[in-house]
Amino acid sequence: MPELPEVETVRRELEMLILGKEIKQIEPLWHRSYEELSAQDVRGQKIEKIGRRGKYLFLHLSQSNLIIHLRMTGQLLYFEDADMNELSPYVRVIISFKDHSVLYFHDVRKFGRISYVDDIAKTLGHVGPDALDDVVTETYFKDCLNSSSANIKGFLLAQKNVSGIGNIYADEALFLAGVDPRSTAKDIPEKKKIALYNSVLLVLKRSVENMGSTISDYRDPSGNSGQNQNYFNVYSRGGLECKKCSYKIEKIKHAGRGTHFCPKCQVKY
DNA sequence: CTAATCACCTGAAGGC
DNA sequence: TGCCTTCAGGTGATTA
Repeated sequence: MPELPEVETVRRELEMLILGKEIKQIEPLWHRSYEELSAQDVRGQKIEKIGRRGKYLFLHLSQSNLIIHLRMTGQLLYFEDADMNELSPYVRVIISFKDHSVLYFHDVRKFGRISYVDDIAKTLGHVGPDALDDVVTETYFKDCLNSSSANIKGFLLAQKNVSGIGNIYADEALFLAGVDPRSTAKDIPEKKKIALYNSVLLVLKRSVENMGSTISDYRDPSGNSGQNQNYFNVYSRGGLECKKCSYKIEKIKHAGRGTHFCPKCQVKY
């Protein structure tokens, strides 16, 4: 479900809701949703900082860390007062705090995961820099494209060069840049590589401003939906008219995912 | 190295 | 109403 803008929205919300709180306990209700890789006792540790890289969320604790990935349907839902009677059957992990407030890890499809670790870098070594991080410059982005013979959609979905882009924003960025998703990364003309770099940043930043996109499951920790779905140009618009040229938006299966694009506005290289 | 397929899970939606 | 298939904001392992 969530890509960079949704995870960033969750991060900001959590900063307001749980920063500084002391953890009372963590209860996994589904064994695969919680992975304990640190020997430190989590009880009594405080949430000192909340970070993010790509679609990974970090709760930096006094001595260790929680790495959270929401995958497709994961939600972190905050409640001021824990009330077990209203516990949804999809709550997989309960993080409760000393002040009786609680954070539920709610995840219908059970793909998401919370990992309790000592060292974040050790677990996330394979994940590239965040798309909105300063290290992802135009030059960095172009260099990555130039050394890749993969198709551009697959390139954007892979998290190793730049992280945080998922299926929605890959399609939206390619549309804005006028690049066909089936193009070979290194073969995209120089000017179009720059256009794509700018488009990626634009769609991500705009969505952060709109508190993310809600298709069906996404909610922030207070239960609010995002608003960015109202600004899609191609995603989920297969068969409808292109907003730029009125040609019919195509939906195909590519790079293993539903892929939306305008055959007229987007050029294949 | 790239690409395709499956695996992990559940629920919603569409076809018949 | 019910059954069956397909699809869904993701990623990792495995196999060509």
